[in-house]
Amino acid sequence: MGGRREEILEVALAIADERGLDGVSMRAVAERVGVTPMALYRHVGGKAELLDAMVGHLLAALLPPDRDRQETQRWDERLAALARAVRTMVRRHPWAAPLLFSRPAVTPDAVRTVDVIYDALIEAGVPDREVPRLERLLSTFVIGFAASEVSGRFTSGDPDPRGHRGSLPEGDFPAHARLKPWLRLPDDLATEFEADLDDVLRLIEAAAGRR
Amino acid sequence: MGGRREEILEVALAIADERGLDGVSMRAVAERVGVTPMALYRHVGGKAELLDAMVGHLLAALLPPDRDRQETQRWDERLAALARAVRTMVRRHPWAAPLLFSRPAVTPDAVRTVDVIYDALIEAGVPDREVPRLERLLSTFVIGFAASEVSGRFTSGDPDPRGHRGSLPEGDFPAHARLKPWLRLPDDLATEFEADLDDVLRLIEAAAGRR
DNA sequence: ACCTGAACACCGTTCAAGT
DNA sequence: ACCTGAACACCGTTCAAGT
Repeated sequence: MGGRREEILEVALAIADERGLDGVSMRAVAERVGVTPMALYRHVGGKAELLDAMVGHLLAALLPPDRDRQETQRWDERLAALARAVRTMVRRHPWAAPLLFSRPAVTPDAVRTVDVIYDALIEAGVPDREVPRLERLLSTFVIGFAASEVSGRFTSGDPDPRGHRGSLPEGDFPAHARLKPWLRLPDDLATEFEADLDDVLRLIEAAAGRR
Repeated sequence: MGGRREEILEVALAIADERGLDGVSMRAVAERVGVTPMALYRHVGGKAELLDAMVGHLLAALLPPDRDRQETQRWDERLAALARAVRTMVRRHPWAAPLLFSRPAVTPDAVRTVDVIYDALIEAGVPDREVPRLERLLSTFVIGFAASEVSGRFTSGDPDPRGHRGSLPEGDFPAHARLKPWLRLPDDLATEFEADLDDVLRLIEAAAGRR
């Protein structure tokens, strides 16, 4: 077992972690495997399929292997644990962030993850009709937060960048002026993530209450 | 006025709309402008700066030009209108979705948009301390929803794709089996977006109530 | 000031050929 | 079955040179 395909996948993951997504070229992977670029096409269809397989590999490691542990936690604890696992995964492998937005969850591992979320939402009392929508709302937020964090979207919303012609005219942004004491982004976003998660889980509770 | 830089920007936007983000190469833009690729570097620093300018152009068109209109709407109406404008923009220019996650809002237009959101959140009664966090929560959701929609992440979460070796074993996904009647994604996601928006605005109201 | 030509160091992928 | 070599049609960017 093992085989060339697994070797190619592991090499691609290693390069992505070291040099980012742009570092993952068919030529770079081939060189590390010790083979000509063309030899890869026997085992992986093409670059798009390779990237899909890389994301699939991360998603497969998202759920704990033991199914029993799930029963011992409340629905909101299970969802929070999964959300934290996604954030940790993206922080560890920032190259995965853009890819998570581009492909639907169709691999068995991805569907299993969605099934776990569905199960928690049902246990929360969300009406069946609303479960898929709230799963998409939750996962959109979690992936979006993690992607924003690692890509730098959250850094420096303060209208005083090092940029261009001095700082921006502060008078034009009254709300920014008023909020000045609160505009500095915390170094670690874990606390903000927890607060957001709490709010979103309350949102789910409220939706369950309307059933 | 006008000038080469504006011309380059307009050509780049046109190519992105026609052929997607991958179609926007310095060489393709230069050819359409009628000039050598190197000539672009006098006016736009490089490709990264060109992409930033393209996103900036879209953001500049996001807010209505008349400032008065804002005062006539309630805070939640203003946030909903802005959220719908972002979704419309991304649906019209899908190439912008990945870029919205990668750069912080530092241009004057982007900061003005954030200021409008801050103002609405303050009017909603959100404590000053919490305003920046809820702005990030709201914008993360809105951009994430739009990005998911145009990139195909929302399509076919049903574990029965046309894929690979038949369909996935349904017995392994009990929640999917139970929710089968509700798993088909609606053709138009506008209704889902409105429901999500409603939930997120209630979340904001709840945060305001805790002040 | 603005543009060109040639070059460097890359891409993904096809195709025919080798063993 | 698995791999190679050469080629095609591309990239972004630097640098020296032209007007």
